[in-house]
Amino acid sequence: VDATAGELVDALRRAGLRITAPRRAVCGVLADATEDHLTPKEILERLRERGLGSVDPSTVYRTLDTLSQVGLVHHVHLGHGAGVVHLSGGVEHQHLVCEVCGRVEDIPIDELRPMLAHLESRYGFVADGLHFALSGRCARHVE
Amino acid sequence: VDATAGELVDALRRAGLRITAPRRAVCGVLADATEDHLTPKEILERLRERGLGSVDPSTVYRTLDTLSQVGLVHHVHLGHGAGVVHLSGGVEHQHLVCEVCGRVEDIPIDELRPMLAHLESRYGFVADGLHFALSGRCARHVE
DNA sequence: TTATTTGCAAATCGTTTGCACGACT
DNA sequence: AGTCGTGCAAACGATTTGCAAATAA
Repeated sequence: VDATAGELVDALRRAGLRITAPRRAVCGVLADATEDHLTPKEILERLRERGLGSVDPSTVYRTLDTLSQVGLVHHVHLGHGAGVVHLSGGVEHQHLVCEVCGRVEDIPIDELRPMLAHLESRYGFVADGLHFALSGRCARHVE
Repeated sequence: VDATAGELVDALRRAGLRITAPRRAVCGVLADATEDHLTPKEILERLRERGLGSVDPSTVYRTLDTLSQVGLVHHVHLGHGAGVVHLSGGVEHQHLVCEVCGRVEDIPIDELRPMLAHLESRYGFVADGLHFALSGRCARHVE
């Protein structure tokens, strides 16, 4: 969540991967982002803003994929649209997405512990609380 | 969940909508399906099996949309692939989708009540427990 | 050098849309 | 008759892929 571009790049290097300009660039964008959920499209835009418009969308996807495999980012679906990516390392959290306004609220995974424990003991199901968001209506948009 | 095609068609009529061959056909497929989650593609296949191959995909999407607006079906996302539809009317349930084998387990929404209540009191967030599934690993696929 | 990455273009998948024709009511 | 629904074809957004050229190691 507060990793520097350098730390990300180092992690890639440690994983035996090659350090290329596009990878540096994507790491830079992720590290510098103030929000913690970015779509590939948003990443592309920021690359363009930085004069790195030559990086291809497919390269961004591939880079995010790589970062994900190395465990540096998580891939999350907040709703119907594009997936988003966020840096790992903070407290694991679940996402509450308001289906009306689209606002995303992060809640610490601990709040869901009891339910997760229940699902596990009752159904043997271990939820990956991160990958899909919970959809519903936020306080401002309950009917 | 055990509605007959006729009941579905009647509900459409009651809603002031027109009864057409494609609509009858889709209702028939939904009513006759043994499983309770169908993708539009699966519906199309079954239409074809019934000699109704002339029904266009877009018509199926539009019909499902209509059924959804009338409240006869629910639209659910079980994972990355196509959305699925299922007849409303049974006990509301949440879906647990195994990200390894894809198996879907339905659990009564009541099992989640405490958590839903918690989210509501704590965040004012009213989850729509139906629209997105919980992803994770089923008993057979916990690492 | 040589295996890994890239850019590009094209393909894919699921879904939506514009439009003129056809058919419920 | 008049509106609503349909088929068709094309557009769509997000993502993936094949491949030859470029490049980090």
